[in-house]
Amino acid sequence: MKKINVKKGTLLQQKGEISSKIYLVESGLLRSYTIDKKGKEHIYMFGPENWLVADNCEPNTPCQLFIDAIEDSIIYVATKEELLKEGPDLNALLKRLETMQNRIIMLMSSNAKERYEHFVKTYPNITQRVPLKMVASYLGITPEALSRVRQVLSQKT
Amino acid sequence: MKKINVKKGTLLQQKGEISSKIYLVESGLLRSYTIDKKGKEHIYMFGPENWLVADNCEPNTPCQLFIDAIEDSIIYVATKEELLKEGPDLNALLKRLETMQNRIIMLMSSNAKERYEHFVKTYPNITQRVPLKMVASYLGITPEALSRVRQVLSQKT
DNA sequence: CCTATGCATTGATGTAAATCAAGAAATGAC
DNA sequence: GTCATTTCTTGATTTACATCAATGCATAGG
Repeated sequence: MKKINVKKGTLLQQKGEISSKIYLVESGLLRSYTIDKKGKEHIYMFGPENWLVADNCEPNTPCQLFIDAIEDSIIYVATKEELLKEGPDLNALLKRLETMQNRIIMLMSSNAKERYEHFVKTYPNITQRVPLKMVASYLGITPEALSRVRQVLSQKT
Repeated sequence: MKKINVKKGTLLQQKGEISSKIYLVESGLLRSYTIDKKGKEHIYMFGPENWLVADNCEPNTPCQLFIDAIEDSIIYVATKEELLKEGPDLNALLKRLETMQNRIIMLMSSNAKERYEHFVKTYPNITQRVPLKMVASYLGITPEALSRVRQVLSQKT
C-alpha cells in the first residue's frame, strides 16, 4: 500500500484502464466521474478524508470511471488483489453499500431541491470545498438548476 | 440458513423493521422497494433466481425497504450476523457493487428510453415476468412514459 | 496591474416526462 | 362463465428542468 502526494488536478485513473486501483484518502479530496457519449461529465462519488475511492468494475475489464484530485491530497494506493488478499474491511464495504442504496433511492424519487438537501446530509463538510458545478454533476442536474435551488433555499433562512 | 416457500404476494419484510434479513432466491422472484412520503412506490431491486436480496441499512436501525414475492418462490433466509460469521461471499459483494455503480450512472445520465434498454440488459429474462408498472417504478419513470417508450422501440423492429 | 479563462447567476425559451383523464385489455374472484 | 379490479394504453395538458444566451465575478498568469 503505497502512500503518495498528489497536486490538485492530478488525474489518477482514466476510463478504459484495465487494472483500476483503490484509493484511500488520508487528506484532501478526490472525485470519480464518468463522461457520457454526449461528452457530459457525471460525478459518481466524492472522496474526502477517510473515504475509499474505487471503480467497482469487473476484474480485468476496462473501468468506467476517471479519478482525479480536486484538492492537493495525500492518499494510499492499493491494487484490488492486494486488498483482497489482506481481507477487505467488511464494515467499510457494508457502509459503502448503504451509501449507494441511499443514493439510488434518492435518484429515483427526488427532485432537484431534495437532491441537494440529500447531498448536504451525505457530505456535510464539503459543500464549500467543491465548486457548484461539480455538486450539480453529482446530483444529476445542471449548474443552473442547482443555482436556482440554492437561491430559494437561502431565502427561507 | 432456513429454506422457505412463499406464495406470490407474501410480504417478507416491512420498512421500519430492525433486524432485516438476507434472502437468497433459489427460484421465483422477489422485489425490494420503498414508499416515499407521497405514497409512491420505488422498486430498488428485483431478485430472480440466485440473486441476493437485502436492505443494506446500518445494523440495529430501522430498515428502509419492503421486500415481497412477485412470484411463488423458494428462498433461503439468513440473518446478517449469521452471514457475517460464516464469511460472506466477497465475489458476490463486488458484483453487487458493480451492479449498483452501473445503476447510479444510468440514473444520472439516461433518459427514459436508455433506462429501459439498460434494464433489459441487466435483467434479460424477467421482462415478461414483471408487470410494466413495476419496471417503470424500477427505472424511476411513470408507467405511461414506459408504455410510450416500448411502443416506439417495438416499431423499430 | 491588466487581461484571459472559468464559474455563478439570471432570464428567455424549449422539451421530456409527469400528471390528469378516459377507455381497453388483462387478471383474478366467485 | 360473469363481474370486479387492476393494468396498460392513448391523448391532452402541465411542469420541472434542460438548454441557450448574456452578464457579472472571481482567480490565475503574464
